[in-house]
Amino acid sequence: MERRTRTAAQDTAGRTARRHHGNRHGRSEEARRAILEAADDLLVEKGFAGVTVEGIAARAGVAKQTVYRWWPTKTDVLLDAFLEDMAEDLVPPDHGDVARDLRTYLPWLAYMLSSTDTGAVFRALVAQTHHDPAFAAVFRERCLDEQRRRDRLPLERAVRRGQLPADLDTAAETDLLVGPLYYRVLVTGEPVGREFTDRLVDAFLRRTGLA
Amino acid sequence: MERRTRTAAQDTAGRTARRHHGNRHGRSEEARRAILEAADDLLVEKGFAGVTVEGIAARAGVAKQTVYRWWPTKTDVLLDAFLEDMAEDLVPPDHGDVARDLRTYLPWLAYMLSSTDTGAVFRALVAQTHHDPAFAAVFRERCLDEQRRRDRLPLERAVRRGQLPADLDTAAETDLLVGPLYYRVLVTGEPVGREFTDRLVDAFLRRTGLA
Amino acid sequence: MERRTRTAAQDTAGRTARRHHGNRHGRSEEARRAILEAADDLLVEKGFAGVTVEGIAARAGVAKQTVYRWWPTKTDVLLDAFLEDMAEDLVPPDHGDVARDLRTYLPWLAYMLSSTDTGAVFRALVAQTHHDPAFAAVFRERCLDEQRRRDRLPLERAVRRGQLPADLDTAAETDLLVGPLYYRVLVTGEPVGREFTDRLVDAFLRRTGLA
Amino acid sequence: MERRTRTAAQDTAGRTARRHHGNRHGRSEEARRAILEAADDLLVEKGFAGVTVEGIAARAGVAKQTVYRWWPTKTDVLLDAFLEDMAEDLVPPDHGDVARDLRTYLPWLAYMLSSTDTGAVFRALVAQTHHDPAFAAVFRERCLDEQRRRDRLPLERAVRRGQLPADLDTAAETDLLVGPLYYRVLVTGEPVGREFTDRLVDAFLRRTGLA
DNA sequence: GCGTAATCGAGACGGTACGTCTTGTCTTTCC
DNA sequence: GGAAAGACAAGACGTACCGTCTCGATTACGC
Repeated sequence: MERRTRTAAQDTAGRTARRHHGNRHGRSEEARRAILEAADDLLVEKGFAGVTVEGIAARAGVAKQTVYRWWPTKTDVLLDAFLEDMAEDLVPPDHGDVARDLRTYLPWLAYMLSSTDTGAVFRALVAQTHHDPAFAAVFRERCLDEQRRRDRLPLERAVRRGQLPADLDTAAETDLLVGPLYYRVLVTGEPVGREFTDRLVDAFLRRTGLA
Repeated sequence: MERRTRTAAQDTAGRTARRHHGNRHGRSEEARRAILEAADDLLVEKGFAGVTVEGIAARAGVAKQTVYRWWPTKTDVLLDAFLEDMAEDLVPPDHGDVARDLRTYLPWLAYMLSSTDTGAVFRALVAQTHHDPAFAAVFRERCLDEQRRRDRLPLERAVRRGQLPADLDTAAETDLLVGPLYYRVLVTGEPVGREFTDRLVDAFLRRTGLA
Repeated sequence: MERRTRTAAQDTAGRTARRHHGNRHGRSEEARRAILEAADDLLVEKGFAGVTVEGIAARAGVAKQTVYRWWPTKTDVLLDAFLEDMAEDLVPPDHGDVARDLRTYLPWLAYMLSSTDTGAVFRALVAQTHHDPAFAAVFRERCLDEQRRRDRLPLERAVRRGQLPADLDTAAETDLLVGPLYYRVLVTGEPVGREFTDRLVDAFLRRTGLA
Repeated sequence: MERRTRTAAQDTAGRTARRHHGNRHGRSEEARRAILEAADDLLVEKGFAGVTVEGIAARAGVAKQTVYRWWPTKTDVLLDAFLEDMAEDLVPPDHGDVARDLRTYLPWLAYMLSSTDTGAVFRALVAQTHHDPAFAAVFRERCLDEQRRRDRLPLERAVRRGQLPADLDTAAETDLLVGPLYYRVLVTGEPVGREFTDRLVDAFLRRTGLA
């Protein structure tokens, strides 16, 4: 979880490493970070069921009330924890060629989703959307829509470049490209190898006349 | 939940409506059915979080221990409830033509998964696999594998018929066909309309040379 | 049970009748009293078997956990409930004459033990010592020893007054005096009348040369 | 528990060591003995709370129903178990002299009640009378009255012999003699030594003019 | 010697209470 | 006014026994 300690508030002079016990000028950044780290540490260690507000507070060395003050549920904590990592980690590359972009990005996406801590949090959050419709809306707005926008980038850039026809339904085509990948990762649990992502890309290239 | 009351023990003469209290040679079918019905009634009414063993037992008019005697967790109850409905409901048709089969089955599958009580239970179970690895294995073995086998049927029958090449990787091709559909239903929550399933079928037919 | 409501926190100004929901520095006096009252109300109404932690909590309008937080078992609740009443109720009188003290105290003791709510709790607790050795130790230390000390008071005061020889084994003699009384109340259940307590006192006076 | 195996039905010929499975006319002596033994074995091993009908049946290798068929509660099982031992074990001796009888019997009674398995069962049963008034009546009728009758024997025999006045209230005097002993064993738990029983006897002899 | 009737084992059943756990709220005290 | 501490009401968890019941096997007696 060091990825977040990098962004820790260096406190304008390093002097404030000492314990914070509340003040009248805003919330404790220290507490915020500790909570987010505790949350996904717990997720990785003990699974979703092992994440409890009680446990997060205990591990973060924080009062339960401090968690409840800023997040309505443990799932929202996990969402915040995830959002800090996602944006930087799941960006498709831009080589100026849609085929190359896809052949690079799809395996990377599969790896991220299935084999990293970030992916574990993502899978847990997607799962939670099925158990809690209210969270589903929040999750889609704050996380999933952005991810889908990123997933569409290779195609949209290719359209702008003229590599693909201007009237291509990039949203639908993207779903055809990444859908089977998400399906394997999130539903069947089957491993997604190079040959599978290549098959996805090949099918796409063939039906758009690029191969 | 009437779909199960249909299969209620007809009692060889109607005389055996009398209460069963357990005996040496097997469990109470009455209790079993009441529990399964109570479980998915609760799921539909109050969502996954609203399903509790306590609630199931209370609604089924059954002792908690009777639930625990036969199912380790509430999720396993839901799985059994689901399995009773799934097999009969999610069978692809066989018109002797792969294109027609797919154009019939895919919209039906999308409808079942997204808009029926059976689908609600399925989505909850898939979600639960991400929160409980032990259940994931059970779910895949007892439910998902069978569903995937059914999903592959149209393609496999076409291969047998000679409509498709014998060396077609039906498993992978099926994932390309149904993956985007499951993705929309289970991840993005976006509606799956006719135009989307048609796009899936068209892409498949074109890449296999059938159109 | 009003004997305890009398001692209710007078709230330094009457303003604190408002509901207490716990805080950092100490437990809820309101909850404590409600639990003790509920416990011996239940004992009197339904007998020892009818006293359950569940029932105590329900009647006291308190969460089960609040009972378990402060008392390990229901028996310890009853013990605390009893201790609040015992001290004031079971004190032998001091008329400056051992004969008169005993003729007053023994019937009173017999009445208290056999015919009052306080006595019912006492009998239940003594009984419980035989079913639970750990409780037996606690009971003796926190309750019985004190009671025996009180029972010895008339004799000890007489010794101090010079009415009885200084080398009298007051502990053993007290057991001879009250033992038959407790025996009838706690073992045989036979009523203890005036003629029986008088016989006890007469026997004592004769063997100590006071009559 | 061998004391009971001695009285085991010798099977009219020794041939019936084979398993009994019930018959029309009468119960299984084998089951009856196994249940009684299991009950007081459990009491001695795990205390009263550790005695459950379930546990008795399991240890006796018997169906729960077989216990319930013949005894309404576990306490009644223990009572029966106790009655088989009591009569023979707690009989006061008859030396033709009340002083000698008492000096022999009282220490023996104290020992039996406080230090043997039989005594443990007795104490548990007395305790149970305070938790269950219905059982109290049964216990008094079937056990306690008989024990008190035995306790009175030395005095009654002395009256018959002319050693004690004919108008002596043997019942009350017996309570004065044994009451303190039961009190120590059943209430205070204090050990009852020779000096204490001697004090009891001395007091009795003095007040009846025998010493 | 055959049916009948009571007993036996086994164990599932509807329940109650257990003691533990987590949730989300509230209160107090310190900074 | 934020934070730590932690008591509180609520209620589900999974377990242990309760006492009832049904079942099929076993066995002694009486026709």
